[in-house]
Amino acid sequence: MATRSDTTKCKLYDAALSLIAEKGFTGTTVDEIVERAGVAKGTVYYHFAGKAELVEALIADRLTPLQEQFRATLEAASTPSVALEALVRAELEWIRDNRAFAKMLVTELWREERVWHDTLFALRHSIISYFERAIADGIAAGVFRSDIDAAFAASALFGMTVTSALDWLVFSPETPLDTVAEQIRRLASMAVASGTQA
Amino acid sequence: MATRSDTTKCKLYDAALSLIAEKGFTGTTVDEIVERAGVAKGTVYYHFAGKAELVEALIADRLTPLQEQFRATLEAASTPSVALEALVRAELEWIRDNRAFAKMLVTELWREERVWHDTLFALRHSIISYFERAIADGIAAGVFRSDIDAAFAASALFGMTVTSALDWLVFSPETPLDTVAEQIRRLASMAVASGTQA
Amino acid sequence: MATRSDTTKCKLYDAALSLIAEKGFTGTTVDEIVERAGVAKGTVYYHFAGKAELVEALIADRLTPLQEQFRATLEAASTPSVALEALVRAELEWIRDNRAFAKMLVTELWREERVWHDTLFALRHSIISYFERAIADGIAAGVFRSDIDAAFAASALFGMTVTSALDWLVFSPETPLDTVAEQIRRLASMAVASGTQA
Amino acid sequence: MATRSDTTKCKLYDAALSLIAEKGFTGTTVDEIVERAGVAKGTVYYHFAGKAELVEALIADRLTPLQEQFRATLEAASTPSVALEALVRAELEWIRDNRAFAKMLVTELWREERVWHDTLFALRHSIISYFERAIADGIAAGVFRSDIDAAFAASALFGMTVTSALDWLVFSPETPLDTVAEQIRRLASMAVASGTQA
DNA sequence: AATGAATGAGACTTCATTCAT
DNA sequence: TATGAATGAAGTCTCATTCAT
Repeated sequence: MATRSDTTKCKLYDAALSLIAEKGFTGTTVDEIVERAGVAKGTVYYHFAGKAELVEALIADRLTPLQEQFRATLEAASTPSVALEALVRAELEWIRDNRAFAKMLVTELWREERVWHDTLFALRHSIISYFERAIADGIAAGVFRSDIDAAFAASALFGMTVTSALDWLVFSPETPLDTVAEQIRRLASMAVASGTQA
Repeated sequence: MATRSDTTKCKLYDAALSLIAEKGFTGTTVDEIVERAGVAKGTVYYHFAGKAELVEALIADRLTPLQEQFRATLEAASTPSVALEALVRAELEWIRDNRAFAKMLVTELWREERVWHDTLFALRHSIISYFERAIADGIAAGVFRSDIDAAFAASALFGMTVTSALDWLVFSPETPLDTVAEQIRRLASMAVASGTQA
Repeated sequence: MATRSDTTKCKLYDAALSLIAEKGFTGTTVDEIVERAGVAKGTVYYHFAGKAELVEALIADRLTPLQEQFRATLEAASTPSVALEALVRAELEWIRDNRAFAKMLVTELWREERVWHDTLFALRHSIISYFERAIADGIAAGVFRSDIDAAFAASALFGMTVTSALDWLVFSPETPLDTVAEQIRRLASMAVASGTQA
Repeated sequence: MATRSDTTKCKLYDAALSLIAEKGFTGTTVDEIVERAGVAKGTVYYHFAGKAELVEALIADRLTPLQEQFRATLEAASTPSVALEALVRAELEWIRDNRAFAKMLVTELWREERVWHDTLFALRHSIISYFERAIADGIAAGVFRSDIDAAFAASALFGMTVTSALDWLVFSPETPLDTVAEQIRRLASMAVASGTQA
């Protein structure tokens, strides 16, 4: 019985993801993908309509566990502050463990002509909405300042975390995750905390 | 004095930049560039080693005014808080006016095989260092909290501003720059402000 | 068993060889080769790394029968004198039947940047070594003069035969091979014959 | 006053010759020639109709001293045997001192499509005719065997000497010219000597 | 379910030549 | 006499996709 990671599709996903992280979508050829996956070229076109659709499916495939991780994180949190901190931490951990995916997210997100552009944006929106919920909750509870827009702040915090995480992984991967998380926590939690004035 | 060579190069820079803004680097062909520039195809290869080197030169060419803008912004600011706010605003304005460039910065920054990778990284580092200086000044002056790392915070704020700016331009370009700047200012200035505790 | 791949390669070899015979390597385009072979352009690049590698493979492909011809010629000869004469004749026949190849051998042999340079040199060395063996045998048997260097003489005789053969084919192709062979035989066999003094 | 070697044409000749010897006619670009010559690209087209005509003129320029050398060699020789030996030696010396030219002679001689093909062939014929004269003289004098064709033998000896010389310069340049000349002399003089039978 | 040879549109690049200065 | 920017035809090569097996 074939385990999930042995299936042809999954081998193609892994190969495509690691290659696209290294060289980008356009920079990665179908030849390279099938070679790394250890299958023949036609196999891609047997399973998918094309290269772009393979990536689209790959994104969808990796999306569910990510969503679940964020959902669970948000549910487990007792307060908006704790939630925000936990979400940042969850994002950092996810980026650390799915660096290839994260890199792809950042570098391919703004390529509007891509077939899977919508899928990628939906993923991003989904993640941001968890941040937004925590921030909105905090504002409603009076612990976060009310003069910020929850959606804007969520997007900003998400972007800050992603870029910081990539910097971290590229320039100082030896720094423990805790240190990075703490730095972001200080910046982020203060940014939204109420009872202060700019 | 503008030589004929300089004129031609500039026409190629303008054509390439506007096209790359529309379609990305890989999506733009040399044929399109020379057609828009009104020169022959061989002209690109007379002046540059190839398409990538044209873009590299383009980046270098447009880099100086950008650096100057940030330098002047930092110098004109009376206090670290004002400086930080002005830098954010300068970054937003630059992204608005050089959207093609900004998009390229984000999408090509992590593509290590590109010939202009180093140039792009130097540009990014240069911009971030202005943020870092303002933050370090603020920490030294006691107006910014001392438990954050200036370099880390600079990179985080830069990333936050870039992603917010791209979101803005893509999803709600009708929002005035002032509104965006104000939102980021609130988040950013509070994040680093001293006299508060997370 | 001829696979589809082998068939295609052979069509490309035939097309390339006949064209290069007419117009030389640089003068022959990939477009012409694929047109004559009746395949699509991409097929060349599916089977070979490039135009030069196609020719390299072509050389290697046609090399074995040539080597075999020389080997058999040498083995069939009863004495060193007969062997030398037979080798000259074999070389002439081969040049007559593979004029394209022979021309390429002479014109591309000293072009060190070509990818097939090594293959071509190996071919030349292989042919010359047959001459060398016959001459060395003759010297050992006392029928060839002992004051000549077998390797040097082999290379000289080979060169003499090639240049004579090309002259023949270009300037007086109507001359029968026998006449040419007899002229060279007279020059060559006397040159190495013992019992005389310069 | 400009010496002969300082003239623009001569600088172009030297540059072109050394480059063509390295990389062949087609492999050498006009850009490379003018760079090595230290002049601008347009200069070539000011002095010559094109790249091929530059080479044609270069051949003609180097032809006269070569012809003179052979003429003097032949005139100075007292007997046909001495003449033949001296001609071989003259050819070796010339190849040693004009290696680039010699290489070009061998590699470009059979490219029939070249504009200067005729010029090159005339040069070759001119050299061979000196050999032919010496051999014909020897046959008439009864010192060379009468069953060989003087023209054929001349061409064969010339080819043998050229290929031996290139082998020598490429594979064992440390061998003194005298040793090479002596080996060829033994082969050549015996080949044509009368009073022997194949 | 999978293969891999074949395709061909379209990309990048080369380079001999022209010409205004 | 000399320059060098500009040209564009023609070349080599890439690669997503197709399809007979």
